[in-house]
Amino acid sequence: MNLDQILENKNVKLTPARRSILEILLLSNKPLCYDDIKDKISMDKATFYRNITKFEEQNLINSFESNDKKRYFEIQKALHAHFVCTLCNKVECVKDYPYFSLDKYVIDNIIIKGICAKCNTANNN
Amino acid sequence: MNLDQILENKNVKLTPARRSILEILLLSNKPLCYDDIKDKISMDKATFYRNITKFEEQNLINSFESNDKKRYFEIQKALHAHFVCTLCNKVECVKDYPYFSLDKYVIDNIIIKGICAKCNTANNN
DNA sequence: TTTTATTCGCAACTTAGTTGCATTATGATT
DNA sequence: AATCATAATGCAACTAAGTTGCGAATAAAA
Repeated sequence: MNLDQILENKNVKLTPARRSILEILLLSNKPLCYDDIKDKISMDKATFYRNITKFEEQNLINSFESNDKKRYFEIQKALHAHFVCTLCNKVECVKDYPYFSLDKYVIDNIIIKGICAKCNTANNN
Repeated sequence: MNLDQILENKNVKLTPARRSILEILLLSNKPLCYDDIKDKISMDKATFYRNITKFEEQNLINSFESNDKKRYFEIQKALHAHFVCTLCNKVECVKDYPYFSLDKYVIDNIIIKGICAKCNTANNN
């Protein structure tokens, strides 16, 4: 998946700022927040969030609030679940979540909260 | 389920402030945020959140950040999923989610984001 | 009753995210 | 290519949920 494919039929001009946000999200294997990428871009946070809003309007990305009160963003791919650790706040993708639907509802994202494998085994020493 | 049962073996003194928070959560059929209950209690928000922290330490309640940047609280019952609507921000419990586990992970809460039945049918007029 | 610990309320603070506004870049029109 | 309109950007000020410091009040222990 590349940027041209992603932006096909979307009403978003690909400015340099937008390109850099999308490229970083595209290369990541997990959702990222502003803090995660602010050092990799030279962009005011107002610009960042305004572009994020634009992306969400066009369904290019989706997002969720994590445990650390930050919003995490990800390129909109096939629906999959995310795990958020309540101890270390790490966010990761869960590949093998069973298919699930709710009649009349639209499901955009699934967030599972708990204790990740690393923290869990560390605690059981 | 009543308060005495809930507080059994928990290291929390049941002050009047704590009783009123827990009673409101107990009567609710969905998670509530501070805004939802602040009018029903006469309590400073610092006291509210400090007691909430205490409850969470004792695993009396669990919580999650919703779409509207507010934390929602609920008495800790059997694990079940929650639906959060990205349009109207309504939070509700999902009764019939499939059982799911992740090896070495502890799952405390599941949050499903999307468009609720009401908003979805309203949009399709 | 005095001492000690816990809880509470107020006010000040923190911080992720938002908004107003002036500036710059884009791009269409003549 | 000069002019005008529109969209994007950066800065600074703002917003609001939640947190923290601290003194007052309440409760429990000595």
